[in-house]
Amino acid sequence: MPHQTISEDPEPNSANGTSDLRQRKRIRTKQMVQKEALRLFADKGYDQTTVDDIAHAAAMSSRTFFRYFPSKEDVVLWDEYDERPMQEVLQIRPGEDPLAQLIMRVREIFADIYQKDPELLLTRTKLSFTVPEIRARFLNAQLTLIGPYLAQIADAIGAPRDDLQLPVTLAALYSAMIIAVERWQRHDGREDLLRLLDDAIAALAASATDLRDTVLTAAAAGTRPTKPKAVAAKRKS
Amino acid sequence: MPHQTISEDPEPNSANGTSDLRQRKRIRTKQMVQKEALRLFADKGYDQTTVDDIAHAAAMSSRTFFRYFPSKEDVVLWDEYDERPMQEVLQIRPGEDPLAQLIMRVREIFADIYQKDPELLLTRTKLSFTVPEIRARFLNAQLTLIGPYLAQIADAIGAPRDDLQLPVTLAALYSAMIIAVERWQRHDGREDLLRLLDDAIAALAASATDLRDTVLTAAAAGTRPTKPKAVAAKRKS
DNA sequence: GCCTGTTTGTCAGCTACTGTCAAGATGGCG
DNA sequence: CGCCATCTTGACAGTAGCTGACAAACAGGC
Repeated sequence: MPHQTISEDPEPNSANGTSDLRQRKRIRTKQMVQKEALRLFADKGYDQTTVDDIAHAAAMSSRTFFRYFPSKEDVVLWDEYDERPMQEVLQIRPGEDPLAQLIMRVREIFADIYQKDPELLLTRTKLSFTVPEIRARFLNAQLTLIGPYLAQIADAIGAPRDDLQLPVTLAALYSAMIIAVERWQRHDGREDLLRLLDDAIAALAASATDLRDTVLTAAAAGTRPTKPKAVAAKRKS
Repeated sequence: MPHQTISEDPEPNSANGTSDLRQRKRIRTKQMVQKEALRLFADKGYDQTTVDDIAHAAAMSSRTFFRYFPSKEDVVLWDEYDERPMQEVLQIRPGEDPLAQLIMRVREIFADIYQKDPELLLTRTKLSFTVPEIRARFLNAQLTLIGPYLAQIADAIGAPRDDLQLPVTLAALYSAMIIAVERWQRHDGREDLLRLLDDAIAALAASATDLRDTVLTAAAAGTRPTKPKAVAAKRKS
């Protein structure tokens, strides 16, 4: 796993020295910096805003800025949820349909962030789809989330290690949600986010038959016209 | 659409002055630079290799390097296919199942690149999944490809403009293929790439029923517990 | 009111990347 | 063969993102 959602503090820092009070203060500072940054981005555009600008607006040195956010991009991507440990966020209960749980959980998270500050979510999301570098990191972060879920769910339902079905399903689910969020953002948040989410997932479920037909068609159309042998993988040193 | 797959030459440059000979020479230079770069990456690692190193190995100034590749990342991502205009690459014929055509086309492209130089594809792919920045750009490029296809297919089958079904299906297809390629790379190319591709798509088609059940479960579990109103979208200026 | 650990600013430095401009290579054409 | 127009290249200077190191300011607990 290359890296988690967003950042990763250098020190484990959990039951560690950092007091709970200091932690919350840190979060409040982050929120304030983010707010200033987003204001500047809206004013002058992302590229035209330098980190120095942001730091200045937030009344700190740029060096300090980087102590809060590992990169300029992260100012947009960051979220309260990135603060909590991953396990807490995506706890899958055994027994019940894990996929359904996942969907519900994602809905809850979106609903929560949305409800705390709709405009904030919209601004961040627009930037996440608009600015190429951020878009790339955003998609990466989303799709990388599949990894951790995967392990949990695989354990829960006892899927084999090398199964393709589960990762493919999760990836499909995630991309459906990404499509929904993209549309929400493109319509300036005028449509209901949760409704779009549900619709996208429903659309995915509905496209099942199409896909089955298509796979058959493709197979009939002469699957495996070329048969390359696997790479020799001649690494020894 | 933020940007195309990889780069974008400043000038239209199609039936333009640049002679066909110069164009091919340019491509050969790119291939040579890429080769040198990949060699260095394998030696010292991506981060430890500076652009100056690459330029030096390729017997050019770093300024010239950037005339060939817009960024260091692009050295890994670049491909002959990025050289041809998009239309040529993904021509969808009307009538036949467009999804099936798409699948076949992607298979062909992979097969082509693979067959020309298996090791090269494997090296590039490994870096594309391993180095965070490249991974992000890679996923972004892949998922962004959906856009152009989408328009074409929508026209071909006469899908409505605001349809969710088609984009969601395409995204699912693409992510299935990404999963397949990821697995191929993780196994050092020891498995057959095209076979993995087919398997992943088959797995996607097979997950249809799961998804349908899950959607029902999720819906029953109390879809829409919160009902946020759409954002006011109060932009006027 | 001191003592310890955290937070901050300054400074110096690296790397990716860009604009500019003049010098050099190239290819077409007479 | 040689010249001109055009494309390509290198040198130079500069910007922005980001990092390490260190010392000063700033907590909070006793």
